[in-house]
Amino acid sequence: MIDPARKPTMTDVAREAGVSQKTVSRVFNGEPNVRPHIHERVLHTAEELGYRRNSLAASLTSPTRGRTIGVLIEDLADPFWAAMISGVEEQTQARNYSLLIASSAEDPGREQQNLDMFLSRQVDGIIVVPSSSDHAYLRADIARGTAVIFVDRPATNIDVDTISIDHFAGARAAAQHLLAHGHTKIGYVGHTDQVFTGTQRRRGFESALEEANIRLPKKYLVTNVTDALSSESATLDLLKTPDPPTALFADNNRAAAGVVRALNKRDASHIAMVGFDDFEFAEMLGITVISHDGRSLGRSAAARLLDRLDGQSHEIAHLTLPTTLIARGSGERPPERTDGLLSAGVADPR
Amino acid sequence: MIDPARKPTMTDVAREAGVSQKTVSRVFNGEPNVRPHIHERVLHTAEELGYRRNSLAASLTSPTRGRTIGVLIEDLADPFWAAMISGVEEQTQARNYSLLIASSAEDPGREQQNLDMFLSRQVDGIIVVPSSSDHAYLRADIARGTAVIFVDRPATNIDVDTISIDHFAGARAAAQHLLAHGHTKIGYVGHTDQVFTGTQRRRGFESALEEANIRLPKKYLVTNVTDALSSESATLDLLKTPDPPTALFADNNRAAAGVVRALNKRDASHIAMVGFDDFEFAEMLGITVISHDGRSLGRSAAARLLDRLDGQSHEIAHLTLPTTLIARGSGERPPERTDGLLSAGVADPR
DNA sequence: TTGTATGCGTTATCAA
DNA sequence: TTGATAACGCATACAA
Repeated sequence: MIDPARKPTMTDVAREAGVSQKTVSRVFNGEPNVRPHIHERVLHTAEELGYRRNSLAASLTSPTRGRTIGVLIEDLADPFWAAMISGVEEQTQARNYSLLIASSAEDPGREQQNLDMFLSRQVDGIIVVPSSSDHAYLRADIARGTAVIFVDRPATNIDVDTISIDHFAGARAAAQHLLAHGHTKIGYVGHTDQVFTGTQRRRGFESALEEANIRLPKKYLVTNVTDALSSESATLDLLKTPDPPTALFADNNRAAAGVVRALNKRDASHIAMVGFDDFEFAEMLGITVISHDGRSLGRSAAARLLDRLDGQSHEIAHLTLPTTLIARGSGERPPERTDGLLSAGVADPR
Repeated sequence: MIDPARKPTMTDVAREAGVSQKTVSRVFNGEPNVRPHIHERVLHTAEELGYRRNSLAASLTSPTRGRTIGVLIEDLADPFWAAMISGVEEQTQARNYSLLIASSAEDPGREQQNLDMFLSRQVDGIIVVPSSSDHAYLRADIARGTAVIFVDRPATNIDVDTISIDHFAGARAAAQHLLAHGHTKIGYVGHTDQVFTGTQRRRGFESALEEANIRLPKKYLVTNVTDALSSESATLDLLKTPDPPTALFADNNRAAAGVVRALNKRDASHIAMVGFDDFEFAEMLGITVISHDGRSLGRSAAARLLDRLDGQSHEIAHLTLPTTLIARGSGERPPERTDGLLSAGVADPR
């Protein structure tokens, strides 16, 4: 009899079934050369004993990979990253990989710590949304076969696959959309320059304006917005100034939420706006947005990583996913003259 | 010289450093009895070789646990579950556990398949939002020390820890709130009865009405709503009937989104509503909701699980987390007479 | 303070 | 078709 608190092993099953341990191994690996009645007997005693294969021990013997992917993002609660993980999982589940996840909270220390953890757990590949600024410590691991793909931000000091949505083109499209609707006074509410994606978006925005030969007053560029609250107050401040913009571009969804609230509070629904990032209620609120799909980002990242693990690719790739502008009304309002002849406070009744 | 594509092992480090493998092991485990200069030499050559500890191999030698928790939910992209995972991760990261995640897509087959995967990877504990209806297959593993906690729905055929928000009390509070504001004709829009949480919520709702001696016409109970779209059309249908409700309770956030859209379309903003589940724009839209925090649910679930693993608890517990009603306007509108003397279509101007 | 021998649960090799 | 034996990378027990 076996200790009931101990997990049964192949050896236990072998003993009970009266075969060698290797035969049990063959059965559980679907290897040939086991006679049907032995095969069945093994499965039966395994079932009886409540045997489970220890895949950690299995992956210790080298050629078999552990089939595990590690995913590191900044914030698991963020719906966009949650969607990305969901896309990753769709792929890994389909291709029989397990998923290890961790969050960095944008702390470089925690980032490295978690990646170290992944590596010590022998992951086959890593998907990372980086926050640190030096990834040289991954070089040796990559050389030894660990696949790595960076999402949304470039890697520094190493040359690896990268995938990102097209922040530049998306923001550019937003600005062009507002320009096409006659706006020339367009305010920008968003990220600080510290954030890579924020910079990309701001540059895209600016490139469209430059192309149209429009130079904006400095005050139209509000770039220290970190949450909906600061966005709201910054927007309110901007609207109070003498020559306010007739349109606003919010470079992320927290900023957009603040802008929408500010416009609401001031009954300033004549002011056009476009947001970056779609969100659940944007449709109902009639907010025009630059939409991009976290799920397909995750799907693509995982697909690329797993293809590399399958040896299907060897060159480094830098992939970009397109964005879509979804017009819902808020971005299509024409500029209203603000020269004082018209009452500036009149809200669009619908 | 070592094969550059092979991961260096403790033995490699030992050879290079001119010590025994055991000494290297001591260094990496912080064990005493290593002379400082040896300690340093080992660390140095390890660094030089790019050595990483293989924690899978380490956890093979029994007494040390693998320090891994598996989390299975239905949909990783759902913001509520994402928040829960985030709460779990907060705990596991703090207590030095890794996180394996998978989704079941509410498919019982995938549920068991993923839990089997967790167990074969020797997880110490499992947090599961179940969708299947028989969990007897976990019994042996629980008996052998794997900790398990079920979230939001009870386990069947096994006796394990359970944690859930108080669906019954939350829905009851919503109904009581509407009753307190004078409503007697309250419609219910939500889940099918197949879903445990849906049933709990409906019962809570009904208990409040029964207590107030109110019997609702059957048509007020709309329970086959699975997404925002079906909720919207069901709500529109309900409002078209001769004697429509003056208030609505949406038992989940997809249902709430549909209800809000329907009220918007019909300019029926005089109709009161309360939703279950808070969401990002509920505040801006002035929607009164029963709020509950996914993050703290995850935190509590993980804390309970890890405490059990630490041997701090042995009895089975069934925990319940409270909900909060957040009044934002939509739930505080008084009932409007619908006897035909007043124009039913008049919308509240604000 | 350090090292040797052995075992963890599995797979690989090679012989029977 | 089967089975003995030796790895895998590390930790435990015990000896030196």
